[in-house]
Amino acid sequence: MARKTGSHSEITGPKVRRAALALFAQHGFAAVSMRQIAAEVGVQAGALYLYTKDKQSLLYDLMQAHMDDLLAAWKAEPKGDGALAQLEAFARFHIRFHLERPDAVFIAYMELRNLSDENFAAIEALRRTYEGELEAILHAGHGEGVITAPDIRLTTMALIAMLTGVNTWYREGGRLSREAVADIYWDMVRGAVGA
Amino acid sequence: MARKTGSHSEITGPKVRRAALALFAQHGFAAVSMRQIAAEVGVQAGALYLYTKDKQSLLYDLMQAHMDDLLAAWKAEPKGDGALAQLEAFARFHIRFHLERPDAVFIAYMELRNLSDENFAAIEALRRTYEGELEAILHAGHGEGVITAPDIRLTTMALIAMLTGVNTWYREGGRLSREAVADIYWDMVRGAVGA
DNA sequence: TTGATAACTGAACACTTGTTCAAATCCAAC
DNA sequence: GTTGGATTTGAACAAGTGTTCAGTTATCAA
Repeated sequence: MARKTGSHSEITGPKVRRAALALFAQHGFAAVSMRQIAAEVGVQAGALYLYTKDKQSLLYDLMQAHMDDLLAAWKAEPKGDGALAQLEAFARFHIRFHLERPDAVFIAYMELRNLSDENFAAIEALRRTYEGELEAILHAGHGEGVITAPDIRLTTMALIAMLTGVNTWYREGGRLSREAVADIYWDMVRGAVGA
Repeated sequence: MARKTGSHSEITGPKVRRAALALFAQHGFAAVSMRQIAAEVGVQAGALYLYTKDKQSLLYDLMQAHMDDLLAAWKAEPKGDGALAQLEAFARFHIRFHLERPDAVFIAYMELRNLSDENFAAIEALRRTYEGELEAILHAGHGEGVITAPDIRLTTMALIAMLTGVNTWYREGGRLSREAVADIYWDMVRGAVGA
């Protein structure tokens, strides 16, 4: 036999994805060339095509991996009993998870329009699944009578926008720790749903 | 004398800005070429340079005009007495204004990274001015004792993210009218600030 | 050391990019 | 009609685009 399959590709492959993630987040998908990514990796542009079918797939794979991570992490999150405890778990989880990977979050929200139609539909489905998790909690809270929000779908969208918004202003080493931010936001979430 | 200055440019100029706004919003600044804009206007690419110094200025002018509009419209908005009334006025104004011009809003939030450093600083200053308006209301509400939010700066960011988020899901002719949406969001805003 | 194959280069392809500018066209005023 | 400036064309420029691929190099099993 020849050398073990992918003895180098196991290094270069992740490097390509990391470089693409950082560059797409900084300059935008359309503004980044394959040659820029290759330069960041330390390789010629042609070599990238050993690791991705084309530029579009590179973007899609990053977004899909991010959404898969998100859904898996939420599934593994301890949630507590009762809708209110679960809402708190969701709020804290959302902030923590998103603050930990700002580049991926940025791309997932900003580059949707650069996806092909099929790829867009796939990512959109994952996003809806995630929104559905929050919606289900709010629905349960309504049933338990601990939430008075009049429109669950709107509340879902409002809360996600509010929580994701943390990423636009939070800077590491700033005035507040992530926990302090999560505390304050949880307070606002609770107030917003009338609990 | 020759013909009146700008007898045609007064038509083509706005056409260029309208076409650029729509195309930038749909595909993103970096993904739209000057030739695409020109085609939309019904003119050759070279003619665009009678109406803009370069592509960057075209983007900047659109964003600046949008922010100027926003600040002027809020200044002209009837606000009522007391912090709570003003907060309600702000929430309703923000939703209404943003829903009326989704393309400009989209560009103003998504294309910041495509601005040159100076242009970015200028737009960022306008944005901060607008945020300052809400922050001042919350500060006043704190003084009046009608608001219990523990951190005014965070509350400002949270509310703006939540309100602007309406643009991501609202579709004309959907389940709810703009007024109904504004009613529900005002409820959530009030709850979030603890009023 | 050899031989096989994974990994990569570097050049080429056809096409698009933002921008400039001499020349053509347009049209209100005389 | 003619005039003269406003307006637009159309071609050109140099540089950059995503992608392909024959050929070169690196790496490891035998």
